[in-house]
Amino acid sequence: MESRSRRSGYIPQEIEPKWQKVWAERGVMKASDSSPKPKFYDLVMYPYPSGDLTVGHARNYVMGDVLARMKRMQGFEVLHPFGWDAFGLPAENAAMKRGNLHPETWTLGNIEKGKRELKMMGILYDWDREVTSCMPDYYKWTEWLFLLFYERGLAYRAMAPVNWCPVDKTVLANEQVINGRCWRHPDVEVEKRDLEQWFFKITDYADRLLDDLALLDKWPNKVRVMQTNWIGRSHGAEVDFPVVGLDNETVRIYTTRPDTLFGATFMVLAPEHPLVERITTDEHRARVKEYVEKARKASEIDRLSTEHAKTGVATGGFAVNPVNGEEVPIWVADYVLMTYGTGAIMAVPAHDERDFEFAKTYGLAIREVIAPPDAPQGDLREAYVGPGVMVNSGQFSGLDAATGIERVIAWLEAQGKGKRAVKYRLRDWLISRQRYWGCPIPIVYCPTDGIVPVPAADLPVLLPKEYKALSENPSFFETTCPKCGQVARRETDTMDTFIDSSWYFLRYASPHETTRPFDSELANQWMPVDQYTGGVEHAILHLLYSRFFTKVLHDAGLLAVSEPFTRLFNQGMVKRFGQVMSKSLGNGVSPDELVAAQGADAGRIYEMFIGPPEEDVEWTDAGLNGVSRFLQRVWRLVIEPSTIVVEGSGADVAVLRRKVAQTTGKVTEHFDELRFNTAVAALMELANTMQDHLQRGGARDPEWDGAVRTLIKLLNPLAPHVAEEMWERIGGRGMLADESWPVFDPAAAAEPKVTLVVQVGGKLRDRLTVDAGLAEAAALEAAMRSEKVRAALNGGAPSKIVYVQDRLINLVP
RNA sequence: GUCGGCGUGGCGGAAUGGCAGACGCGCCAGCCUUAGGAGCUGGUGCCCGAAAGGGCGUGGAGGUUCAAAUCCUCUCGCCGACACCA
Repeated sequence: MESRSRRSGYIPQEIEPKWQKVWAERGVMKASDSSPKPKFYDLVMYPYPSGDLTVGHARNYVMGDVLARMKRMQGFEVLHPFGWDAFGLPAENAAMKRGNLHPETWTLGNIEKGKRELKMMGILYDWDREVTSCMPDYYKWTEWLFLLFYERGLAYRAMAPVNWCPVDKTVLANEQVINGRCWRHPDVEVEKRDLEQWFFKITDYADRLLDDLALLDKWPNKVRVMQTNWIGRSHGAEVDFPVVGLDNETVRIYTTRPDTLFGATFMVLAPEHPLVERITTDEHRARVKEYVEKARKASEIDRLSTEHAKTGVATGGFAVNPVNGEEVPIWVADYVLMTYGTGAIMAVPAHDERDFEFAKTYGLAIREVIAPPDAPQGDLREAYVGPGVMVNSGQFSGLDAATGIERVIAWLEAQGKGKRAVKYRLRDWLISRQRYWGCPIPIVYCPTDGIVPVPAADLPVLLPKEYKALSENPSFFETTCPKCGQVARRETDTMDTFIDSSWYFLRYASPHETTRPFDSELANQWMPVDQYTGGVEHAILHLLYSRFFTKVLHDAGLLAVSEPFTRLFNQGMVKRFGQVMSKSLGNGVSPDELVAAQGADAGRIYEMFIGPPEEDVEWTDAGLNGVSRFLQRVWRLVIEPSTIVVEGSGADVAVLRRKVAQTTGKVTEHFDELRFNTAVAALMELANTMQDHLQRGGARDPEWDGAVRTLIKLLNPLAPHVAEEMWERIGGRGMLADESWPVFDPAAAAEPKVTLVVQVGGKLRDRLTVDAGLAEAAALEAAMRSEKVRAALNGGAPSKIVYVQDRLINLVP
């Protein structure tokens, strides 16, 4: 990055602060709640205020700003708000590193810094609507929403295995466990403990979250696939296997392949399965106990190791296969998870890879019950999981496996031995965090009344000013029961910060509302978000949770929409020297550096031109110089046309007029499709044409001024400071931001002459300049006049002619 | 392992069935300049050729089509997500 004097009069450092001040004073991006215009809600994911804003992070904010500025000029009432995901761990880390620094001080300081940097990039927001999730006027309503979920039966308390640091004697959030070790004690392994935790019942919404993905046709397919996989709905059956020797005791399993029931040669229980103890026989008890204890203690380190060989142990117990009465041994193995399905499986080694591996390891029976279409049965070298015909399956033998699934389920249901079942990979959302810097959970534990929600009128439960674990702060947790007035204890866990971010986009509709989280009427007016821009790292968590919240609020009658984000876009990251730009890595370019060197406008255009918006891109100073040159050139064209040498004559106003119209169409379309890189390219082409026009002596053409005005307007969303300045200098009235966006005129853009490509047998042989809209017969005649074409045809006549008007004619010999 | 995505000049990339390489960077030549990391003009996919011209060309191999970077099949390479979910 360097700074140097310019020959032209374009000095961004002088004009940029000037216009930023004007926009702020005139409230250019203020959204009106009572506008007759159509609305456009343009949202970028609100960031964590890390104090590390680089021009890399600014890229998606520039995208949002470009769209907001164009939509505004197009006559939309644009809502373009900003806020801060201000609760969270890094604030506590920073506070801890810096001794006496309070997380709030650090957070609010970073917010001020970030705001200044966004403003100096020329990015406009309606700052009157700013939300900050760590402020009581915001988190009061996060607490309120918790109570709403609680009332609706969607918040519950349950035992859950959590991460426990034996040195700190505290629970750790998943994010605080690094490679199975405590983040503060890299030599201490985290233990598993069962503790009471709060959950949100997102699984109640699994079907709707999955099915409604089909409505999100303007979301990247990738994100929809990821959410589909995350929810992981599967269809199958639960089947009861009576335990031999234990009256009325059955092991219930879940399977997606009821058609392979006859191939079940053993069963496997998860180590945590409640029946393990009763099923285990005395002679196996010691070994089972040892295995179960080892499995339960298995640290994250072991869990993370991929491809570890399957282990397990026999219980000595047997169960009866309900379809054929066969007795099969029951094993315990940690490859079966207590948290999915019923925590128990029937093992069909012939047709399941995991069961196959286990059977091979322990020498268990393998029986084929699905015959592959064109392959012989016999010694299986691996599990066969493909389609086929049922064999060795009693009355079901001969059925196609797909049909068999349905028939077996019907039979099980008729016999009362099983039933159809749907399972999900999605688990309920554990929202308790043992952290100070988060939103308090508004619950009181009373010795008499048990779990008592804090009455809405008593909200917010304020986070104490003193930075100290809530569970060690009696002035916080000592309270009285809202019901009976007895001494009681407050919940000392705080909420996962993903809850804060699951509804912030609704708060923007009525950020100063004091009686409820948001004004439903205003929320309904602005929602859904028309364009949501943010990183793909939130493809699952934030976006799934926000969809969940929206559906709950819809069901509660507070919100008309049931999906929050109409169109989603995931921008790529900006790298420098091969790594993602960041202050801590030392490869970041700060907005201050950028503005001092080439100006915010050059930086903005560069970030849009650097590559496709969804791709990761590499920042280079040379590339930045290129767009800086482009702006210098535009400046000279508009402000100092006399500095451009006139070398000739023959400027064609028709060419200029068409180019202006074509560029208007391209830029508008590309902005709408967020294809900023090609929009910039189109503007560069227009500038090139205009420069050519000047050099041919066209400066006094009546078309020239119109071309200049259109160029400035089309450039405005990308480089608003220089655009405003040029607009003012050419005598434009008022602010450019208040001007209307140029309208595409297809007739004006139409070329009267086109290049017709002539192919012979699909190979390019000549190019002809012809009138647009030429009929096939005339085109053929013109093509046949070409010597090159005649030579390629070898004097013969074409046997077939393919004519695409205004594009090509293909003569097939 | 499963699922998804991507492979185009020296580089970033354009073109989504119809002129491959728009636009920019870099590079080469020239002009201008006291000077150039400024500006302007022209050139710049590869190969053969002095040129005219010709041939080849979108990771590789096949296929569909009058026509393929684009659609299909296989394959190689890179990247991402989930990773024992029965």
